Amino acid sequence: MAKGTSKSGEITINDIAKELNIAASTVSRALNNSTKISEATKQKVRKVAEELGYEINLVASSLSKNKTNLIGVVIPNINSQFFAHALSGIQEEAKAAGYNVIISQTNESYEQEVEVMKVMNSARVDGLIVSLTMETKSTDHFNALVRKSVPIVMFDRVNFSVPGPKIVVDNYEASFKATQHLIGNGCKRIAHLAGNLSCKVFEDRAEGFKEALNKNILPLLPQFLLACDLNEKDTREAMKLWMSLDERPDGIVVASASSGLMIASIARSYGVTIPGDLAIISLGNERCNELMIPSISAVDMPGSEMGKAAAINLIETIKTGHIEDRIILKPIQLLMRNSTFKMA
Amino acid sequence: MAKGTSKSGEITINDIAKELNIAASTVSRALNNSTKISEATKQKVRKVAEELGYEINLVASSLSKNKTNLIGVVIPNINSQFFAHALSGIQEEAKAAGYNVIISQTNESYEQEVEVMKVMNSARVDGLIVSLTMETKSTDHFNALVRKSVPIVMFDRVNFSVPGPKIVVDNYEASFKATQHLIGNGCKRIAHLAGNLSCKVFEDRAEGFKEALNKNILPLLPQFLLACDLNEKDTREAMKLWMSLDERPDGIVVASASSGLMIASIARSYGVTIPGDLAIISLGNERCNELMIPSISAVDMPGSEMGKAAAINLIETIKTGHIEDRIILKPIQLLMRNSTFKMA
DNA sequence: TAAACCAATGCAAACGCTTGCACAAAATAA
DNA sequence: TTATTTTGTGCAAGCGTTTGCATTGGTTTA
Repeated sequence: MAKGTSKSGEITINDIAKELNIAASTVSRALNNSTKISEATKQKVRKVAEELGYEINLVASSLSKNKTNLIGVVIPNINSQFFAHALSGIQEEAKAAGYNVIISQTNESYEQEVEVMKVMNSARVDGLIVSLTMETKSTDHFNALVRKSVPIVMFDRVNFSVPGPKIVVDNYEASFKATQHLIGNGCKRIAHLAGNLSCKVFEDRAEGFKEALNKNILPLLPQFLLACDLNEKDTREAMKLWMSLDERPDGIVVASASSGLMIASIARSYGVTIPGDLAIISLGNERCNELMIPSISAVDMPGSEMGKAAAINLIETIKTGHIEDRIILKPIQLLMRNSTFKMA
Repeated sequence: MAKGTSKSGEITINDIAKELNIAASTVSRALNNSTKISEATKQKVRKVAEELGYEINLVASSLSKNKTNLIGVVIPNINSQFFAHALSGIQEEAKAAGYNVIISQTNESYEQEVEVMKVMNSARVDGLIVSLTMETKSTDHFNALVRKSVPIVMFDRVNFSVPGPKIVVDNYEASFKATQHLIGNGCKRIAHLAGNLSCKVFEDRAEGFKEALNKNILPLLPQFLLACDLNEKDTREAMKLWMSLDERPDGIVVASASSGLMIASIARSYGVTIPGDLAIISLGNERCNELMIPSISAVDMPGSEMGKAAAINLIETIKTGHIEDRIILKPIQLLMRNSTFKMA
C-alpha cells in the first residue's frame, strides 16, 4: 500500500497525498483541521493517515513554523525534592498545553548555567523556565535569549534584571514567621544556618531572621548567623561550632529542608534532645520532616505549585508574545510540628 | 554589520557566508570542522560566527541529518526519589555526550504511556529510556518505535518483549536477602507488603520473600502477603488489617521505600515499638531511612547508577545502530539499620 | 608539457512541513 | 444570463542545514 515512503523510512504527508491523489498541502491542512478543507477530504485524509501509521514530524514542522513547542527547564538539580516537585508540575502543565519539556541541570555551577543557555538557544526553545544557581550574579548569559524575545520565567531563585514573570515565595516572611514561632515557644538563643547570602533567597531568609530577633529585642550573636553551602560538610561544621559554645543555641532556623534534617540527626549525636534542649525549624519541607521523631517543623515552599505557575505563565507569555514583569507570590505555610514545642 | 539576517531574526550560516563572500556550504563544513576546508577559512568563519553571535539551529540540522540528538525519557513519575535520581543520572550522561533530554511522566497510567509514545515518536527522538507503569502489560505501543529501529533502553520496570538493553537489579535477591535478614534477627511471623504483582519487579520481590520463608521452614500465612498500589491509603489499610490480628507480624518486608516509611510511622500510632515489637525493612532506600529514629533498614536500589547505565547503553546503541538484548544487573546493597535489630 | 591528481570551494537538491497566492468550480447576487 | 463571491485545492517557495557532485586552480607525475 504505502509505496512512496521517504528516504528515512518514515511515512510523510506526501505518502498520504499520493495515496489519495491530492496535494501534500491539502493533507497538511486537513490534518491541522483547517477550515478551508472540506469535511469529506478531512475524513479521507485522517483515515489514510491512520492506516499508514502516520505521525507528524515535529522537527520539520518546527522548522517551517519557526516554533518548536519546546519548553526548556534549567534548574540547579533534579534530586532535591523541591526542584523535583517543581519539574513535575512544569511537565504536567506543559503536557496539557501540548508542549514538550527539555531539561538540564546546572549543578549549582554558574559556568554550567552559561553552557546550558547556549544549548537551549540552539534547540530554539519557545520559552524557558529557570531557577538560578546559588553562584549566579551576572545574567549576561540570558542576553541572547532576551534579545530574541524568548520568554523566560524564573522561579524561586530569580533575578529581576531578566525580564519576564517571576514565581516566588516571600522568603523574608517565611523566615520571620519561623523565627517568631521559635520565640513564641520560649527560645532565647536562636541561631540561623543560612545559605549563600549573595543569593537573594538566602539573603531574604537571613533578613527575616534578623528582623524577628530585632522585633523581640533578642540579641543577634555573630556566631549565631552562619552562612554556608548547606551541604552535609558545612552543616556538620556549623553544628560543631555551635555545640562547642558555652551557651549553645536553644533554637535553630535552618535555611533548607535537607540541612534541617541533618541538623536534627547531628544534634542527637551530641546528646541534645529535641525540642527540649534545642528547637529546630527548617525553611523548606520534605516528606521526611513529618515522619521523623520528633517530626520537624518547617515552612513549606510549594514546589509543585510554583512549577505549575511557572509553566502556565510561560505558556501564556509565549501565546500573547507579551513579556510582562509580573511577580507571582505563592503562599507559604508554617507547619508546626514536634521539633518546636518546648512545652509539650 | 549583520545585514542579511533571516526572516526569523536569527543569524544563519547564510549571514556568515555573505559576510565572507563564500558559500553557505563552506561555512557549514567549516563550523563542523570538516577536513576538506582549509585552516585559514575555518579561522575566518569561526571569527565571524563569534562576532555575529551565531548559534546553530538544531531544528534545521536535525531535519537535514535525520537525527535529533534527543533522548526521550519516560518514567512513572519524577517525584519519587528513585526516579529523580535516575533522571538526574540520565541527564548528566546525556549532556556529556551532547544529547538533550526530553522528559515525560506517565503517572503510572498505561493510557498516558501510550500517548507519550506518540509524542516521542513525533519528536523523532534518537532513542528512548523507559521505565514502565505498574499497569503496563502489553507493549504494543512500542511497536512503532521498534519497527523504525529506534533504540529503547528499559530500566527497573522492564519488559523483555521490547528489544534492547535492560538495566535491572535482582529484585528476587533483594527481597530474599531482606527477608533473610529479618529471619536472622529472630523474626518468626514475617509479612510482606507487595506492589502490583502483575509487574515483574513486584512479582520477583514477592517470590524472593516467599522463597526465604520457605528455605527457613517458616509458614507463609495468606494474610501476610498483601499486594496493593503502595500508596498511603493502601498501606494504611494493610497495617490496619495486620494490627487487628491476634498474631501480629513481628517483621515486615515492604516493597517500596515510601511505603516503608509510612509503615514505620503508622506502627507507632498503634503503640508498636520498632524494632522490639516489629522489625521493618524496605526494598528501596531514601535519605529519610537513615535519618529516622530508629533508622530504617533497606535494600538500596541504585537509581543514579541505573540511570547512568541506561543513558550510556542507549547512546552506545544509537551510535552502533546495533540493538542488543543485553541485561545489565546493577548490584544492590543491604543497609542494616536499627529498625531490624531486635537484640539491640 | 601534457596528463593526472588533489585540495578547497561552490552549486543545488534534499530533509518534511507550512502557507501565501493562484486558480477552478460551484454558489450566489445582480 | 452574466458578474461576483465563496469554497476547496494545488503550486511552489521557504524554514536553515547538510551533503553528493561538480568545478577550479594548483601541484605532482610521466
